[in-house]
Amino acid sequence: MATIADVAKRAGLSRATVSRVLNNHPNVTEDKKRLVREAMEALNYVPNTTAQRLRNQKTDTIAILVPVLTNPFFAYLLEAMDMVATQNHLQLLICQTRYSKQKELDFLELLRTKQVDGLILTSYENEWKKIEPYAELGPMVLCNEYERQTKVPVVRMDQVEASYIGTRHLIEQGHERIACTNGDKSNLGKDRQAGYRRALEEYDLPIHQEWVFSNVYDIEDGKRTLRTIMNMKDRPTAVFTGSDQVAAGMIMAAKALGKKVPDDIAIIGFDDQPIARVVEPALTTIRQPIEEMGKTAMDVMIDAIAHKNQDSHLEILLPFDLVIRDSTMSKLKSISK
Amino acid sequence: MATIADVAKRAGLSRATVSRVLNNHPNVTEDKKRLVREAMEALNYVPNTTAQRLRNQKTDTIAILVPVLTNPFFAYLLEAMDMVATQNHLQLLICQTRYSKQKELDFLELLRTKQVDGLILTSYENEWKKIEPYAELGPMVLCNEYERQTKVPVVRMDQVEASYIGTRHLIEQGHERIACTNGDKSNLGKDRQAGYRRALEEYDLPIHQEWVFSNVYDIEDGKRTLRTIMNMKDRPTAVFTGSDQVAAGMIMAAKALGKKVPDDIAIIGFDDQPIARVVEPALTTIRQPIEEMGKTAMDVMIDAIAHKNQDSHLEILLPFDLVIRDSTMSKLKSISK
DNA sequence: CTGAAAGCGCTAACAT
DNA sequence: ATGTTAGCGCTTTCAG
Repeated sequence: MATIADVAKRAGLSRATVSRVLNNHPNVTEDKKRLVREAMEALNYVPNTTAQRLRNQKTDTIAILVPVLTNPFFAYLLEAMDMVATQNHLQLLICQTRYSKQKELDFLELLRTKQVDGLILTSYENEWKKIEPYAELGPMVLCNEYERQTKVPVVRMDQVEASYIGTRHLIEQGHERIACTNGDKSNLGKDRQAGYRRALEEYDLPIHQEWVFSNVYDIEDGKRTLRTIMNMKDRPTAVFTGSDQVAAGMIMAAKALGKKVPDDIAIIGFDDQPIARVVEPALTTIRQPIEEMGKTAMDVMIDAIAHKNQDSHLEILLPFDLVIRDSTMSKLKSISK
Repeated sequence: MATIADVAKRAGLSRATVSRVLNNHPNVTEDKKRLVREAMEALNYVPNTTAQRLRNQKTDTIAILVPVLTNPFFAYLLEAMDMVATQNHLQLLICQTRYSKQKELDFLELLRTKQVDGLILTSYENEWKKIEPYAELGPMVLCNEYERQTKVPVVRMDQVEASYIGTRHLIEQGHERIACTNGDKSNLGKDRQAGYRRALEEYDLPIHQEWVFSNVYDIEDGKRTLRTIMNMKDRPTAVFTGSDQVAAGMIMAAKALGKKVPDDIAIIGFDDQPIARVVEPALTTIRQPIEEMGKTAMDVMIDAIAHKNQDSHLEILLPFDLVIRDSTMSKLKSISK
């Protein structure tokens, strides 16, 4: 491969001058510029990115940590971030932690080894106090998942409020016995439960501890949990799930048991993923502002890289929507409206 | 940040020695090793990856070009590649072309600018003759999408055979009037049509040109196409689609029209994506060996990087499965079996 | 406006 | 076994 020295020699100029035209420095005569351009053309020259990075002490690359790519929520979030990144000539290094604490820590090291200029966390496995120190090594932004007591900027949706609204919707449909499924014990999970509880308390409805299911993540978990619910003697008539996947699994399992949704059991999802429109009945769900969240997080990151001095705790809360479809509204009721 | 020089100074040794322990060279006494380790610890030292890359002339990074992350097919393919890459201490640079010729060419430049050690294409937009020259700049592997006349190694599924088997399955269910939907005009698309035609020809069934639909990609396209089909006076009784998304859209549209699948119209998908099990009736489909394809492609790449001299055209054909579910088998028929 | 030279952080001959 | 030194390819003072 041709290097800058080759170009310089062929153009009969110094490497410095070649570098100047490469970086559009003002002080180069048109004549020399042309000479350099011709030489570059002739040699098929392209600057070596690694060398530029070493010299410039920056990589124009942002690491994004996600648990898995195959979860559509994260795929769409990445897509949004990618739009903004591309526009700003930034590369994304997409890092899958696969829910592993160790892999997460390994990826955080990217900041220390100077492989990336910044890092966005969309979810995390380790305790926050293990993660926070890495923020000293370079700009870090939290997107989606969050932490309250921190100086790291946060872009997220109000999960408590969203879950409150979702649960209230079930109550407004006349349900008084409402179950709840949850993924992990992250702040997101806790918030969703908090919103669920707030709604029940507000309407003086009982919270049955055995109606709160944890570690419920995917379609299979949803199927299993629905069967458990259906086997209870004292059983709920509605479920607030923390995930469209889980809700979809529940609908499938309910059908297999010959139960009607929403008449035998109403189900509400979370995220508004494509699957929500595909299942039958279509899912009522909380639409997360994924695109806006991803774009905003990247904007904040770009800002952080520019004025590296940002210090005070920035928190951006994005609005959500309750999308009402058929899994909570019986056909009869909708018609009677 | 501490550099290797800082460590050397603190340990009272030379940078060379520090570098040696860093790279586990044999010729270092335990004593000095310990000294170096202590110094590294004390200074919180981590080698600068960019500097190593410049010096070693390799990046341990592979670029993977995909159209979009939000298509589950590519998300799962990436997941599989990531497994193998991680095990081999390779990073993946995931590049979304968004179906843009220009972005694709920009990403191919990664090979020239030495930002990656190799590049895997899972799909491509430009004419092959525009892409092939980049293979001179570094190892390149084709995975999924392919090209016949090339020295670039290929890992793929036999699309002609898969489509033939899928279409034959419809014929075996008694269908004689079979439509076909297709995405683009890539080799994949052409192959799928070829398989469809082969099956019809073999059974002496007519191919109606108006039953072959092109540019049909997603759920919405599927819905639209199904409505078109249902409006035909002379209409097919089965559809071979090139995509589970399209097939799912068709099922949804059929239901909305009050039509029964498979009795009014049988539908077969392609890929066996999660959506295939979620729609009702569940989709009969062609299961692509995504995981194996991704892993194998990465293996081939790792091989290509190791023995850089590989020359002859390698083509690996992976087996597929016909997964029979309910969208092609009427309940009556299955029972009568 | 242009060039010489130092150096980003690391590794690998080569020498001792 | 360890150190010295010369780069990898690029950018940027500093001189001229």
